[in-house]
Amino acid sequence: MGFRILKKNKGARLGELKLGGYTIQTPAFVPVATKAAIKGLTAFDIEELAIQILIANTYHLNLRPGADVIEEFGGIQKFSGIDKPFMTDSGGFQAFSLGKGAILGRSKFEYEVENKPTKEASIAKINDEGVKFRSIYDKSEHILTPEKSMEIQHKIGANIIFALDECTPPSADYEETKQGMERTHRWAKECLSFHKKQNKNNQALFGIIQGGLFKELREESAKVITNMAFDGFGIGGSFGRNQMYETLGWLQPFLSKEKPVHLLGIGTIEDLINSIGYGMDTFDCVSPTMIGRAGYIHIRPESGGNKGNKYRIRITNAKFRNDPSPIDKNCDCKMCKRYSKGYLNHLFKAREFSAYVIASYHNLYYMINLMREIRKAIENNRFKELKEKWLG
RNA sequence: GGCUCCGUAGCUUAGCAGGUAGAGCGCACGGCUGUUAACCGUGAGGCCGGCAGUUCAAGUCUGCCCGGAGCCG
Repeated sequence: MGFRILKKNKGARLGELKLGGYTIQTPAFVPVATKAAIKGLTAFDIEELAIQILIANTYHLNLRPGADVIEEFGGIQKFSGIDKPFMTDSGGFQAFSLGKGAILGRSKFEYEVENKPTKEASIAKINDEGVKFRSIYDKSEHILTPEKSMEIQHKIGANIIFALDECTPPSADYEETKQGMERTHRWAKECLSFHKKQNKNNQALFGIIQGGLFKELREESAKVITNMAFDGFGIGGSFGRNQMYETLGWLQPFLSKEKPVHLLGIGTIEDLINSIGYGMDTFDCVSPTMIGRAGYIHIRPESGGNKGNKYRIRITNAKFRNDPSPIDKNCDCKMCKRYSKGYLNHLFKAREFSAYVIASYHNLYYMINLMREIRKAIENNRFKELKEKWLG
């Protein structure tokens, strides 16, 4: 792996990440392919969209089809037919989303959640050894330790793999957050030493900074993790409402090295643009495909997209039923050139599979295209202007 | 013509030892930040076919009428 920062502008950095035979231009958006597939899209779509890199998941792929199966195919690229670099997440986040997150019914941003979660919703428990999971398919028990996570990720064969971490909930107090962070640090060390011994495929290993909502802990975690011999860093954990940028600000002094920084699980259009201003290089997020399947369509600023409407329309709304105009008249993706709002509204109402395909394709095109614009802006010293155009 | 069922939200329907109605779907709107998600949530829709009667009280009992289904002639 090699990483070069080509240019900096207003905190944003333009970079080049070399992974095996692939070169990735950063900042880059990393679409989520949890189960080695972007929901709704094929490898052909992924190539057409010029997606540079994807992220898959250790917990999910280990349950199905199993890491051994993927290894037998010769790694995730050959298995999936997707000839792109991959990352794999360690399974640490599932310890949260299937564990405390499921019990508390909250996201890592502590949004209000209306449905009442029950204790039975939890199928993951963390202790010092690792994470005790139950399968989402048959409830069978699976233990994920730092070594096991490395071993699985080695078999899956992604270009970038992540150390096992603990994501504490935003409601966690200082003590709970500290314990999670310290566990993350111990596990980081274990992952690193195991990885050094076993890494046969030249996979890069990223360590994850935790520390939740507390400045002291975030700084400590950044110091500890960045001093370990990782190839790059992930920023994970809870941020609380409207606290993410402040947190990224705390971390900046520790992230000035020539190593790539990945912001885990972020984000919205607004979050992406702002985070790039804090020096983040790559991001993964389920948002474009997840909201797409629910009928949310991203629209460009020229079409009325703004912070207030989260740069999106809900195509299932009744007002679009008779609307013959393009999905987004200012988007030049093939879906927008072809289909009207009214037709897409109909596809969603009729629950046609193509609705999910069109929405996912368009929303990802939108993200990839935004990243291209951002890279160009940084290159031309116009990142500030871009921010003004998009964020107002 | 006789007999037997049935008629509750837009649709399919639950309720019936009588105490003024629920559900699923649909519809409207909202939510989702390292995907247990083609998901989840909220809301608007019903004078329970009509008219009488019994009763303190009727979607629930009785009679007649209207509409529908089936069987027998």
